[in-house]
Amino acid sequence: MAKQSCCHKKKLRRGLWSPEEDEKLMNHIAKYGHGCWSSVPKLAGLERCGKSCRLRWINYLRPDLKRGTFSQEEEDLIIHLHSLLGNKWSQIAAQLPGRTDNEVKNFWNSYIKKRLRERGIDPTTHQPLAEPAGAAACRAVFGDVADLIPPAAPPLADPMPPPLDWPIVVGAAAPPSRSSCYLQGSCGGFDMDALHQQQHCVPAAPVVASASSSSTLTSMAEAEHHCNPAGAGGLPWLELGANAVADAGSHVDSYAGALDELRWSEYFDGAFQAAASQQGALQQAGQQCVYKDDVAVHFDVHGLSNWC
DNA sequence: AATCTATCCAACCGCTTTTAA
DNA sequence: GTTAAAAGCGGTTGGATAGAT
Repeated sequence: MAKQSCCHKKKLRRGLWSPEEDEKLMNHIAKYGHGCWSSVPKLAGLERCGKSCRLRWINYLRPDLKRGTFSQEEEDLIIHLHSLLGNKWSQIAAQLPGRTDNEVKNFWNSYIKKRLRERGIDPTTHQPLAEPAGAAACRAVFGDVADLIPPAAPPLADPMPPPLDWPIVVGAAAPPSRSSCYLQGSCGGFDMDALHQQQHCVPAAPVVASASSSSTLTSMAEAEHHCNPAGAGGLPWLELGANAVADAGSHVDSYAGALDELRWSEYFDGAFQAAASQQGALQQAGQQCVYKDDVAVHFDVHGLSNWC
């Protein structure tokens, strides 16, 4: 017999959220923050499991969500990032302010996949579905960027580069030391040198991650931190994810700690705006950057317009 | 008008990772 | 070092809706 979910065990409500439930959750988080998600339903007076509350908040109620249709630029960015990262939806969504991993995943599965297939591109491998017609289709679709696909592409039996389970970092400059085979040329069947050239790889200002998927307070710390150039001076880049703050430095640790003391209402009033304005400025500059291991992959968002 | 089909997307499920005790 | 709980993540499901027949 299949294992039952926590909601089943506790006979909690499931399915779509009512407006009343949304309001309860919103009010609770606005007043107290979410703290421990497992205690949220009880404190907020909801007959839901904590997991369900967390998901509802992240995917629907969060005030910094953009919603609405994806722009062409966002679509191009998703395709590009997917070619680099695979189905790492949370990492892809982190580069798209106001978008959630669920939203990006749904958009990919319902729209982009189909569109790529129509144009002769395998959405999994980002390679032409067949040669030579596929290559022609690819060129027609991608324009000059199609040159990135090596002429002697590996057979479809093993068409993908090595698994991409590397941590994504946003920031300005690649830290030294370790490097990735995949990002250093053609060993993975993908010419990253060409990609770097295509993407006008230049040092970029630090990029503030969206609040999606990662700890909102961590994002707050990052947002606030980036808004303070003096404080950011010693930190040319910051890592996303659970260990981000610790890795970035002790002063960020203390900053995040202090932010824990903030009331949620202050967060609403200030941090989202700060993050949004910072992200907006960087987007205006058109610069984005992801990391595999310690290697930066910079790319010009505007330059992706020919990607698909 | 009724029914069928396709599409979209919110929510769930279950696994993995992280954190705390 | 071990264990349990919490959080995070990606895959999948199912209900709502629109369009076609």
